Amino acid sequence: MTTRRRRVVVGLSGGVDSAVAAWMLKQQGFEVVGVFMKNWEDDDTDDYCTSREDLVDAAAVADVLGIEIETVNFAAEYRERVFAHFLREYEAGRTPNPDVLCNSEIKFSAFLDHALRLGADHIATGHYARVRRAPHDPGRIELLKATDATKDQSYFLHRLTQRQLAPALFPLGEIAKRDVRAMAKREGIPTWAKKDSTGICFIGERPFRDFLARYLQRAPGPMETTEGVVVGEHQGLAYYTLGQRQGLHIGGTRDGTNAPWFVAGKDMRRNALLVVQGHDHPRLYRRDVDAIDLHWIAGAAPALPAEFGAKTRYRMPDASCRLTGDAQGCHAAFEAPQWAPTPGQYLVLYDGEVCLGGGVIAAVPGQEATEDFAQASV
RNA sequence: GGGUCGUUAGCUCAGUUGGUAGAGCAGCGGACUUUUAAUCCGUUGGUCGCCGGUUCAAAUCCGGCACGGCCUA
Repeated sequence: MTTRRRRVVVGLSGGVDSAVAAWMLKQQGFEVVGVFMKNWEDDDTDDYCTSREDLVDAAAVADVLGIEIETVNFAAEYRERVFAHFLREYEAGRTPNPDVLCNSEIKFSAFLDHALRLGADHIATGHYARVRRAPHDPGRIELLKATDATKDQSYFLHRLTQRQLAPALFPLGEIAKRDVRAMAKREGIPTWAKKDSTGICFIGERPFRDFLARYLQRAPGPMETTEGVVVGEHQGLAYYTLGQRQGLHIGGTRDGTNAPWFVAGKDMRRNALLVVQGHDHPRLYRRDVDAIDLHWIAGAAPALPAEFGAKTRYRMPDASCRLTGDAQGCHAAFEAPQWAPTPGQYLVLYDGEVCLGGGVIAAVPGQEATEDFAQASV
């Protein structure tokens, strides 16, 4: 029997990262197959739809690398498993992070299954993250931060399971972004200078409030200060997130300072948006954060209480906290107050370089009602 | 009715001894960023309430009118 080369199916997005990941795997001797995913088709006629040119780019990359490429469409799965949840969360006044679910439900689920059907031994993406066998438990896979701390995307992968991580390869995990571009240029990969994609995965960047307004009804109401003074009108609580500054349209007020205004809370019952003045207003900080719907990459919760690093939003620096709790939920007591932790966002926990998992930030005390607000003595 | 203060960019205000206006916020654009934000950089706005007078020259001085706030018969 001849041992066939190990086959890896790479998600080719049309960007630089996945292209270089594919190139590296080919260099390492894998049989590489590229798959381009199209998971959003609500507005194919819009200007915002970059899917078409991304596919063209992905095909060009495959051509240069000399690999096969096929296209798959998981738009139905995306809508059911990611977007529906996304809208439900916004309707409830929370701020979801669809890309976390996009990984656990699409890239490492629908896409993974598809790859396995193609006979893949592995799947790979252009994520900046690392996986390894646990040093003292080789049967377990650990997710680690990327070496390039400025690009680390482990936050988005924290909901993956052992089964999902086992076949995963992240070739870029130990490479700096600038080196990725340098390699791409050297190898003649046509997208070497293409701007990094941002915005919601597969949907892209767009005027966010307008986008939401296509799915969520406007529901105007008052913007109030902590004293209950109305200083403006909001378009619907769903359109705002805690810590938001832009789009409030609050200019100078008679008794205010010259500082900008920020969203500090939502009162769903009264349909009122609570706003405070000044980036460092004490009402924007929270030392304690509760999270529910926990997921642990190891498959089980670590021994608690324990000291961990945690992020309350993507790209925030790790902040040390003491974690307590059980299977239902956890409580993070931070050493230093965190700025605008927001319900719906993920609390992702780290033990040094190891991403342990995380949970969804639950309602934050003092951010739901004016009464609580006035009485809170922070 | 009398007195008084005020009326300057979308909002809140600053404008020195008269020489054709500024700051913060908002807005807009960009950078950063595979969520949402934040942050950083840049930037558009004004016939200075209206009419008339003094002056070489008025947002700034004088008079009148309009509107608003306060005080008082």
